[in-house]
Amino acid sequence: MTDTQVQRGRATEQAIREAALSCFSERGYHGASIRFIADRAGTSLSNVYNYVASKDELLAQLLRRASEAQYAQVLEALDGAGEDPAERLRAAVEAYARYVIEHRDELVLSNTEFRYLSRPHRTEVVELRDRMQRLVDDLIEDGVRRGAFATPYPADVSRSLLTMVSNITAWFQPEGALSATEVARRHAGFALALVEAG
Amino acid sequence: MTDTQVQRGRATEQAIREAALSCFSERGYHGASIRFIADRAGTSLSNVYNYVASKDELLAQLLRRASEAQYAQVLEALDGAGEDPAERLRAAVEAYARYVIEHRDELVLSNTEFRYLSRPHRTEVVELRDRMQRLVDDLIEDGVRRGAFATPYPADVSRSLLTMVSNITAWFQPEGALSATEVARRHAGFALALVEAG
Amino acid sequence: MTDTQVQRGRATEQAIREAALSCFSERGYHGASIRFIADRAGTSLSNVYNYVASKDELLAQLLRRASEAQYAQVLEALDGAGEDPAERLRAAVEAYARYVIEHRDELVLSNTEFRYLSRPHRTEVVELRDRMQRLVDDLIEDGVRRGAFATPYPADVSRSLLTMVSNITAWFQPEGALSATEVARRHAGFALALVEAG
Amino acid sequence: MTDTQVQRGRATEQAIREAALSCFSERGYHGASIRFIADRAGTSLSNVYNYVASKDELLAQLLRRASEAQYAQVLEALDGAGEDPAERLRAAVEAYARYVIEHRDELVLSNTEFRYLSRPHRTEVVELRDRMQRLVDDLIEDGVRRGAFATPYPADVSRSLLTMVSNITAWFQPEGALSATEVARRHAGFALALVEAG
DNA sequence: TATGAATGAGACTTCATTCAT
DNA sequence: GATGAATGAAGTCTCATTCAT
Repeated sequence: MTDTQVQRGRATEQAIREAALSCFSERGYHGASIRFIADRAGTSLSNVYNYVASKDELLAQLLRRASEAQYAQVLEALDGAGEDPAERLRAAVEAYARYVIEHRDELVLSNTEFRYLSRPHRTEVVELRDRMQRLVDDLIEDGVRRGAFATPYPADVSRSLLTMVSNITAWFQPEGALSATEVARRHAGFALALVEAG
Repeated sequence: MTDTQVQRGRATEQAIREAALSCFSERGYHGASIRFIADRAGTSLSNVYNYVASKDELLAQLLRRASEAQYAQVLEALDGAGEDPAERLRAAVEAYARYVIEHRDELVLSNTEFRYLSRPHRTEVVELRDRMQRLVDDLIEDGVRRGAFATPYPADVSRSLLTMVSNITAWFQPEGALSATEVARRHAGFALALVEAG
Repeated sequence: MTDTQVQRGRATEQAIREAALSCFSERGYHGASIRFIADRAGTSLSNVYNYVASKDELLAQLLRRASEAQYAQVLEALDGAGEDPAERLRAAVEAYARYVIEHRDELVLSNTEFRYLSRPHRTEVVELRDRMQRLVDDLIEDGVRRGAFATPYPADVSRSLLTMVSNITAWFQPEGALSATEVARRHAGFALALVEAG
Repeated sequence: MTDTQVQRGRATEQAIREAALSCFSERGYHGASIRFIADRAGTSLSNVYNYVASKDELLAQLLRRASEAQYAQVLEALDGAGEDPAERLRAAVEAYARYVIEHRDELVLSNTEFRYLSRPHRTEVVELRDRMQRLVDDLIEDGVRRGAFATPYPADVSRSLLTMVSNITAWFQPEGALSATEVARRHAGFALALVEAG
């Protein structure tokens, strides 16, 4: 009995999180009411508060998870990427681009709703983002140090690169002419062009 | 009726528009109440409605104007830019980057609040944006045709380029280490790298 | 010059009154804003207040005038109606019915918006109405006294009669099958039936 | 969820409906604010919206219910009224008159606030009213066919009759000289006079 | 775990009215 | 006589959140 209840609870929690993600993505943080989220999650308005402390906290959780997952994805890709700076950058960009495409709602959140976080949560999420930015910074600086990349502005390139890839969400159409793989590949190419790879 | 009156009205209208721009930019469309805007404009809540039909209409006007001004700026830059494709692209990107930096609030709106437009206004603004995108598309295709640019993906580069520059708003600090001019210059460089100039 | 102005003023006043009448009739007292009335009158919102002290006062004026005109119409009809009670009643009912039909908006106001008058104006208009009611009361009582009408309930008949005729507005269609004259005639017949004339 | 809760909800709903009925009747649809209704119902403004979709919908519900109840009342009276046309008409009129007197607020609404219904609700309520009008039409036409009533204008009489009885609300005083029963009886008499019964 | 009832704050918008010109 | 600018009050409705069960 307790077991069943626990299971059910887990399912509800999951449903709420997914509903929140898609609702926030579709209508924005302020535009999506808790009632709307509850409806989409298939539960009652008040039950949401058994799983979530507040709307603000809900957004924070989603953003935290998203940031961590993005980071993990890129890290994993780098794991099997060898030593060559160009190969490593390519691997990182492709992995990130694929993640962006496959987790559209998450990235819409990261890109646009992040600003509605209350102060304490905001600094926390900023740190997570910075970690990702530093990862790419390091990749590029490393390539420059080794003479593989010629760009005189590694930091600017790094920032522009992440921006560019994050914003694939803004135009990518799953049913469009370009496949996710192809889009990822092309952006890796753009990355190498930007760093002025050998 | 009188001149003074009309003048006062114009001033109020201007104040409201400016207040709305900054409020929407700071707190988002849904996060900025009309009362808040009125306060910042130094007028009463109800007086706002003597100048604006609705909140939605207000956002639409701001976005329309912004899109048009951006386009005009780039067009003007191209006017004195000569024939060389690389020069033309550089001129366009620098002009746009400068505009982005100098009209931060406008671009935050264009980048993030655009989605809250009601259907009819949205299509209208989309058209204006497309015009800008096509302008850059043409610039790049022209360079490719003339053999000045080598990129195999002119359309993708064009899109990524605009995204990248628009998003300067997301990180640029007026008091930071980089001047607007320098940022614009570097982005022009990125553009040329992306199109694989020379 | 002054003359022209005065004339113009008169025209504006008339336009406002007519607009108010039709607006109140269409949308009700609370449903018709002064701005709406001004628009229909072809003048500015604030100019209305050069002719009207307040919305309440405006309604009061319209109702006062309407009550007086109705009374006058019936009185005039009785003037040339001879001595016979049945003839007199017929004349009164026909005259009133015709007035009702020809001044639809006025009667909608009298029937339904009268209740929104503020206290002092209300009692005033009530007195005017009572005068009309008493006129019909007298007509019927006179007929009873002279043995022309047999109804045992002259007061109730009188009240029901006026109600019935006033409410022609609720269903009469100018383009309908029945002409105003015919409707008036039939209602006169109903009146004679109700008083159980000879 | 619990029984007590549900019961409480039902009570609140009932209180809101009753409050709305009396408020609309007293001050008119536009004159009665939802806050006023909530106060009278002894609940909060916002809680009203847990039971009512909108003010318009609230009015529609009240009018729908009222129309149905009126019809049912008359139908029931006819049920035990025998075959004689005059008896049937008398029964119908008395039943309706009593209903009108006993449900003053409902009839004020039906008579005067009906016009503020939004289009879709209006047609619905119009249909319900028409049903009642046809019932009386049939009663009178039947009497005419059987030679019990002599009126040459059955349709007009029918309409005038309903108008007359509905408008008892406009003057009847519960504490006045006439009892409800007496008023009903007299109106039945007027009905027979109008149809020129035997 | 889950829900229906409830609420105070606040959103957008409209209104009657006044005032300076 | 006429008008545009301005405002405070109020209206309908939504929201995040709490509580009792």
